[in-house]
Amino acid sequence: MSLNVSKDAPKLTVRKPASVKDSRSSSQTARATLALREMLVQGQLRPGEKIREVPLSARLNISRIPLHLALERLANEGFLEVLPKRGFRVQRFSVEDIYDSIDLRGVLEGAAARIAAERLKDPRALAQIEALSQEILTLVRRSRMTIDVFTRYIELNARFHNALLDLAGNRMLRRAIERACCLPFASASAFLNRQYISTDLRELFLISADQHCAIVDAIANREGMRAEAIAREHARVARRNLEDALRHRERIDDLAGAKLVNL
Amino acid sequence: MSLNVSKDAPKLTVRKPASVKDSRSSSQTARATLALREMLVQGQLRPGEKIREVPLSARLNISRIPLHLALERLANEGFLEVLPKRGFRVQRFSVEDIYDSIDLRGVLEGAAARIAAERLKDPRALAQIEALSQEILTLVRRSRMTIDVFTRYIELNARFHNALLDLAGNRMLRRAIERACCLPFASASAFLNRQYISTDLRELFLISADQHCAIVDAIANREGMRAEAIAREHARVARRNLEDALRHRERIDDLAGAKLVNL
DNA sequence: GGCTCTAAAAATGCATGCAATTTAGCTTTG
DNA sequence: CAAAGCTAAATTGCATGCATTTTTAGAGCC
Repeated sequence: MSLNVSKDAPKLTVRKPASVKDSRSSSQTARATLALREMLVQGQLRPGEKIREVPLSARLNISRIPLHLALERLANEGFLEVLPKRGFRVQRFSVEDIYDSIDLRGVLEGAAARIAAERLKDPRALAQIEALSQEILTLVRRSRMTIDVFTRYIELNARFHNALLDLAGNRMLRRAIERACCLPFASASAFLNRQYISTDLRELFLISADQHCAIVDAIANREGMRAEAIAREHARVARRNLEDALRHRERIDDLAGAKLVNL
Repeated sequence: MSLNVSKDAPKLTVRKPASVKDSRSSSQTARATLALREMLVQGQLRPGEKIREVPLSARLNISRIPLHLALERLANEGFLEVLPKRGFRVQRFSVEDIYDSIDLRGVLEGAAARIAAERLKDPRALAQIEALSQEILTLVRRSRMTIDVFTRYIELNARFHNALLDLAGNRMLRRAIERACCLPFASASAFLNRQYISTDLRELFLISADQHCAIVDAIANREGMRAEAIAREHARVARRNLEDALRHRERIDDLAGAKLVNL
């Protein structure tokens, strides 16, 4: 990541600052949002820290308007706290908050699974999610656990959860899950550390894949309560990952969002 | 709060437009947000309509920056859709979306009740919510249902739900519920029409109040599953209200958020 | 008539600079 | 020495205006 070295640039009405044209496409706001999210996750903006817009806009080489819009978005995602007439502050999170996030995701995905089961009309609608769960199962059954397998798992897992939401066909629920998963430690693949791929991890993936299949089976049989219960339990895999991560404090900084948490 | 009467004020360029000084307090952005929310609920901005910032800012007598910030907020609340480089559009909702919102609130409040039951340490923590549920019960048992009783019920009901969230002690869940209830038809008192206070309504309030008591009882006995089940059912009271409202199409426009929905 | 292309019009993105508010550093006062 | 003022610096709020992008309208073409 290259810091954009400011070439001072004393412009009167010159429109495009030099540093802008090199970052291709999108908008200043979008770029600022990405950059800030990165800074937050990497701990360059620390919990409880007050955001000062002028220095920050200078650092990011953008003006205060798109910066402010980006901050507003990050506040909505939960990264920042809004102080009514005083700007923004980096949100503080506790380990409890992480457990609560995992719980919340479990509740919501449980609801998605139940609703999917209740609303299933045509079993053919299950084709996609069935294919996904089978693909995941095949993947994790391979004896060797490599970084590619790991990456592929994350990808397929995300698609599985998305397919589940499609089946539930509930916009409001989708919105709620998206919001809940904004924070990096709330997402399904949080606390999976690609730096430490172990046989334990393979075990966890197998269990997870089996739960996927069970959820699909429950939906296929219209067993709403069962689908809900399994999906809730499935979210708790993240809890195990977290506990595992907390036992290895020396590795913890590699994990998603660890810098956001006061340990 | 006194208007800023300039005691020396060496203003070169006249800053404040005449129309601004009369709306007292807060910020332009906050005022714009309130005004727009009102316009949306009243149907002055219709579902699917594209927001044009320049005319709208002229209409609200504010500049485009605070207007844009307000629009961003309303998009986050779910009222507007963001079109990446094309501004905002008023969100369309279907009756299905309303049912789904009610369901979602049920799921989340169910989770809150369960967690409250699971986490209860000291029964004395129940004092507040017990007092509230009793007060509600006393209120709705009165034979006459007046507009004041109605208003008071709404108020106490909101406090009951807030107390429940306090008991759950889960920031993430609170956040999720607040988000889910941003939309007017998702809140607990949606589809209660103060213009048509009937004996049916009193019945509904009695049932509702009984459910409150049952939730508190379940929490007191650490019956997490029971608390969850009742709280979910409790949310479905709103569903009945909605069905009732849909049977009286002529009254529907008086209801919260009806103008947001394509019927 | 429908389609593509082009130019004008409209709309959003955002850089800049000023005003009002908040904060911080002193000074004064009890 | 702490609390209360007071002033200056820092900081956010936002009004303005220009550049870029998107939309629209019309002309030409198939």
